[in-house]
Amino acid sequence: MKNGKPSRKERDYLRHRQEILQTALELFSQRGFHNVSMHEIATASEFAVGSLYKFFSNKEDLYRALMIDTSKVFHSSLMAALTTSGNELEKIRACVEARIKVFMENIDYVRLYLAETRGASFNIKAGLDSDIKIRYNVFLQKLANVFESGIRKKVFKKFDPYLLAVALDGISNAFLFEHFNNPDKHPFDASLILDIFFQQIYEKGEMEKCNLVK
Amino acid sequence: MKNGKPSRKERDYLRHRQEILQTALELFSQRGFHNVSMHEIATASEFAVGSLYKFFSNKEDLYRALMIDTSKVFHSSLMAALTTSGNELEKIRACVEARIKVFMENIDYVRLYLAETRGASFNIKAGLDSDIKIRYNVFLQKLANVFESGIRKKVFKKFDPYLLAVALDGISNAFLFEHFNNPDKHPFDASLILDIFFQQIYEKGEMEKCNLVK
DNA sequence: TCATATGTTGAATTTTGATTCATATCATGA
DNA sequence: TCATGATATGAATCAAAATTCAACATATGA
Repeated sequence: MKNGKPSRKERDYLRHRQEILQTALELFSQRGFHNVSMHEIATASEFAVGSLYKFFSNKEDLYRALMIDTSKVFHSSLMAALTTSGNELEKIRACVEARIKVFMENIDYVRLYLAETRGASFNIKAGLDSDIKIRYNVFLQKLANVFESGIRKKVFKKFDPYLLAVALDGISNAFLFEHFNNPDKHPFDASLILDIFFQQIYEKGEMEKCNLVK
Repeated sequence: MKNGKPSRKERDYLRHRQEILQTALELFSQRGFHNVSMHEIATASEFAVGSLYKFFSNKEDLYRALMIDTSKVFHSSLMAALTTSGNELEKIRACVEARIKVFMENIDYVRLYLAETRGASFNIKAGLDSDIKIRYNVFLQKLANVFESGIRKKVFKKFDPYLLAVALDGISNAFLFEHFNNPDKHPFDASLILDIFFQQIYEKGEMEKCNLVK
C-alpha cells in the first residue's frame, strides 16, 4: 500500500478474508458458533486450517470480525433511513423499509444479529456488548427521537417515545421471524407493520367503552 | 410406585432430578449451553459427574428435559389466561398479565426460552423444534383465535388475526428485553403494552392526513 | 448381623476440536 | 534459471470437556 492504492496482494488478502467471513457466516447462521469447527470453515472456504489463523488470531476473533463488520452495514443503513428528509411518519416508514431491505439482503446474518442484540450473547466471552449492542441502542435512541419530535408536533400521542421505539422494533422483529418460519404465508411488508402499529385496532366507538383509555 | 402413590425413593429421585435441573438452569441461563460443563453442574448441584448420568443420558438430554419441563409451565399458564372468562379484551389482558407473571417468576429460564423460540436454536441438534416451538405456535394460534372472535364481533378492526397475535407477542417480548436491560427505568407493565398496542398512536385527525390509511 | 440391591463417586478414558509449526509451494526479481 | 522471501498447507499437538465404570457407600429386610 502506497498512500491509498492497495496493491494486488493487499486486494487479494482482503478478498480472501472476505471469502472466509462469508463462508463462516453461512455456517454459523445455520448451526451456531459452537457447532461449526475451524476445519469446516477451512474446507468450505477452500483454505487450510492454518491459513485461517493468518487472517484471524482465533475462532472467537473470526466471529467477532464477522459480527462487527456486518453490524456496521446494518447500522448505517438504518441510520441513513432515519435521516431521510420528510416528516416523522416518512422517516419511520423509511426506517422500516430499510430494515426489511437490509434484513432480506443479509438473511444469514440476521439470526446471529438478533441472537446477539436481543437474545443472550453466549458466544463471545465479552466484547460484543461494547459494540453491537451499543450501536443497536444508538439506533433505538435515534428512532425514539423521531417519535419524540412527532409528539412535540402533536402528530403522535403522548407515549414515552423510547417505548414506542421499542414497540415498533419488537413488532418488526416478530414479523421478521414469522416470515422466516413461513415465507409464503407471511410476506414481510412495511405497510403491514405500520398499519398494525399506527392504526387503532379497536373499531371506532368501541375504544371509549373499555377501561384502557385514561 | 403403587398406583399413584410415589414411594419415598421415587420422591427422592424426582427431587434430586429437580435439583439438578434447577442448578443447570441457573448456570445455562447465565452462560449458555456450551459454556457450562457437566462438572460444573455436578459441583454446583452437589452430585458427582457420574450421578448426573443416572438421571440424564447425556448433556443434551439434560438440557432438553430442562427446556421442555419449564416450557410446559409457561404454556399452561398462558393457555389458562386465554381461557379465562370475559370478553376478548379481558382475555388478552389476562394473557399479557400472565406472561409478565410467569416471566418474572422464571427469569432464569426466559433468556433460554426466548433464545429457543425466537432465536435460532443452536444448542440442540434437533428436537426442541418439535416440542417447544410447536407449543409456542399453539399458543399464538389460540391468541389469534381470540383476536378473530373480537373481529367477528366488530370490536376489533379487520386485521389478519394471526398477525395481530404475532405483533402483540413481539411488543411483549421487546418490552421484556427492555426491562431486563434496565429494570428500574422500564417497569414491565401490562397496561403499558396494551396501551401502545390498542390505542391509536396518531392524534385524532392526523391519521386521515397520512397515506397510511386505505 | 449380614447379604443384596440400589445409589453414589470421581479418576481414568475417550472424544472433539482449537491451535501450532515444520514443510511445501509459489511469486518475484536478479 | 535460480535464490529468496512470502504464503499456504494439514498432520501433529494440546486442552477441554463429555462420558464411562470399577470401586465404594448406604439402605433394606431376612
